[in-house]
Amino acid sequence: MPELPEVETTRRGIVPHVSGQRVARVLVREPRLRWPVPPDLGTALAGQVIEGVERRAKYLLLRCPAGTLLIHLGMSGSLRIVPAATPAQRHDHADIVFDAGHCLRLRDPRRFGALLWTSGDPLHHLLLADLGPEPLDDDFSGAYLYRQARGRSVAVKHFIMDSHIVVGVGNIYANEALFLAGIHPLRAAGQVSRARYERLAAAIQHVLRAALAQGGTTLRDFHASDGRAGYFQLQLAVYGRAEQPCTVCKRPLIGIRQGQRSSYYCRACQR
DNA sequence: CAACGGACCTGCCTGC
DNA sequence: TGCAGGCAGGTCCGTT
Repeated sequence: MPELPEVETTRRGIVPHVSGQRVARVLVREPRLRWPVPPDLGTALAGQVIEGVERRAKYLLLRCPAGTLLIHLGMSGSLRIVPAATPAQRHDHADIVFDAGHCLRLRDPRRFGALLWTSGDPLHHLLLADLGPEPLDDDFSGAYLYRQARGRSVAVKHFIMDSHIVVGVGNIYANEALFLAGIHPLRAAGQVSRARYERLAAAIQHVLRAALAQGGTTLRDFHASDGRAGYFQLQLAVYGRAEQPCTVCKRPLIGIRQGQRSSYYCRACQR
């Protein structure tokens, strides 16, 4: 599921319903997520007022006076706002219930997501401390990528999906950005020129901004936070289009397995 | 250190 | 219709 644009879309969707709200209680139906939901999460959160919702990489940070609720949606997670009395459906693992009578409900069929509590500065949390820059922030650039890639033999696609290098570039947008930049996904990261990294950084920003502008791309299970299906299919040039003609040169696109993930590219346009 | 494979899960689609 | 197999947008962790 969610790549960065979807997570940011979710953040924007829940903010008006969550910010300034006081937590009445927490209802955990299934604590076995990526990491166990802390047993004392309800104790920590009860009575807290959500002061704001931030995003770092694909983590959502719900700031409270006593600490921060960290939410990750994994591959299949989604959040929605519903009246607290709404019957839970399959895979609705947790509710953050507010005094006002509504709740923030987490659904996550594959349970790769996370619901964690941290006191202190959340940006120093183990999961967040070592993350690379946000791709849409000023400290991300082609020069930065070029510097980080010196001496690296890892494939460039793998490189840009490494959250220590840059966050928020998932499989779909990695494929799309490499196509836009004309770079072959299997090329060694250290064998890409500075000029091509400039193009790649711009391409990453372009695809993420375009997806964000459309409210997040959707393949299967992303829903807008108000519960309406958020089927804003982004125009994908290569992802999932093996055998279909390249949008530029019309030759058939190639689909391969790279690592454990699917890669798509045009052998003529990407070198 | 870097590179790689495995792990965590369920749902959906394909093909027999 | 049933069932096995493969695949799915993430990311951490252990082993070489």
